[in-house]
Amino acid sequence: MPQEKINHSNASPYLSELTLDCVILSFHEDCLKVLLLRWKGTQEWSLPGGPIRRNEAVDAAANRILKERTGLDDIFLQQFHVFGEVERYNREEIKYKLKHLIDPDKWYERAVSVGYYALVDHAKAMPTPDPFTEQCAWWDVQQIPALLFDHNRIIQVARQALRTQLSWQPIGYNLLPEKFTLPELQRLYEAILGKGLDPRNFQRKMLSLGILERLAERRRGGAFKSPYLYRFKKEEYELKLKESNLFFS
Amino acid sequence: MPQEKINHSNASPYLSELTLDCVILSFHEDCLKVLLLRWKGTQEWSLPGGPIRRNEAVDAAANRILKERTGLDDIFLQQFHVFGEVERYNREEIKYKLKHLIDPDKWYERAVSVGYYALVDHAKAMPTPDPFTEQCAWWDVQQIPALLFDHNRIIQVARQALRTQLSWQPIGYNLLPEKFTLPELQRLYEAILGKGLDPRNFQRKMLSLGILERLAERRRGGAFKSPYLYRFKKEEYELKLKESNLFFS
DNA sequence: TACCAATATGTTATTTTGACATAATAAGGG
DNA sequence: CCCTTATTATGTCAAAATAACATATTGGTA
Repeated sequence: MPQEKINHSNASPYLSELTLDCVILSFHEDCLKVLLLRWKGTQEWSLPGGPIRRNEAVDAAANRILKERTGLDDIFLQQFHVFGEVERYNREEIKYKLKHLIDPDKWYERAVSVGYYALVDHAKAMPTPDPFTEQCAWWDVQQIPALLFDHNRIIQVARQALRTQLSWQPIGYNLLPEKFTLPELQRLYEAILGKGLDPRNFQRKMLSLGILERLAERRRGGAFKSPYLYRFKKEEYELKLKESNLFFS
Repeated sequence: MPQEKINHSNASPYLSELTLDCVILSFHEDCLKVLLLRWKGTQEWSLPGGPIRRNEAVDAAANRILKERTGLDDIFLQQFHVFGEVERYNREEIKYKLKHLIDPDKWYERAVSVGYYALVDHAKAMPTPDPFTEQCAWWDVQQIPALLFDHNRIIQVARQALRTQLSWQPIGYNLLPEKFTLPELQRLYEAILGKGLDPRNFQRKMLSLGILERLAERRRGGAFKSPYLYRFKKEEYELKLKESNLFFS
């Protein structure tokens, strides 16, 4: 979007009625983080997202935005909800807050948004602002400020969807570095679920999934007893993602 | 849509880039049925669906379509996927098949579709065609013909989503009449899952959910041993729908 | 070398699951 | 009226999964 102001007229190469928002999550210092953007000349933050090109699949647009904001490709990205209310947020308030950036005549008349969440490796992501923002940063999900649009709600729904997914699919492949320890994995699960887990039961359950491989290596350098490193067995992991629904024999 | 031909120009009171499709399911004679429409003057069938009004929430549009096609209100309706590919189907083939009904200049340039599935009581639904179709009928999901657009695929995705949901949420409230027998419920589950279940284990599991109430009444009239009637306990059922995610203590 | 803080691990009682077979009964036909 | 028949209702047991629980180990640090 090279224009100076946002333009969603029908001549635009972007769809004018449909946008998407990405809840990009990572895990760092035992906390779940979400990537937010600060709009130019303001203290207002929002989720990454934006318009979809007319010749671009919606999933492809989500991947493009993820790539633009983090530099990452080929990441776990999951459609989780369509936000389709007519008045999703206070339009006047937004116009006021962003009046130096948007042309009211060309602002969305109404936009439906497809929500995606992505799970990325904190160390590999390179937060990068977009043309309308001047800062791109990780925020602890526990400490998110009031965001623009309906983005606080979108994050809430994403986190609930993630918790639900966690209960019947493995998670962690993209959120953790290639090699990680079981306590790290456990803290990730605890951060997502928002509650503590028993390390003995957690280990038993995770190992019984058959998707983890224990390496000979241990993590050194941290104080105290050095933990084993593990790695996901990619094939078995993918398989679990696909099966993952059997409740009745 | 009172026009003679479909018109999706921008002056239209409908969104031009976003539509929805409804996979409306019912259960009859031990089979899962899906509601399909036959287009005027053709033998071509498709899912119910259509455009969204500019001043209408997407969920509201889904409810409206459900109401228009079945007469039913206040039904379980679940967003399950956004179909956002650029070329979702062979546009030329569709234009050819429906040339007497659509104006090629005003046909969608590109439309993203939100998929919903609904579960309705077969006996209560009144299948009703829309302005472009002349027949609305239930089809056995096992015997669906080649449909217009990408609707065969949409049904496949809906059924998978339903199976997944079934594995962690109760289902049946809207699919069955108020009073039903356990074998009926079991056959519903079998139809959705596509496999047989053990009646003893099924009964144990369903009753342990605490959402069923056994009535004093039994079903009479069918030959052979008369089964007990059950009813869902609405409050507990709704509660289960909401909780329904705990895999880790 | 003693201490500390995090890691690794095992047992048991309880609950849930899956596999399996038989008795009861309402309708219909002779 | 009784017998047949198709369907429903139900119980047991072994195996697996779960939840609750405590202690020994060890790498680094002081």
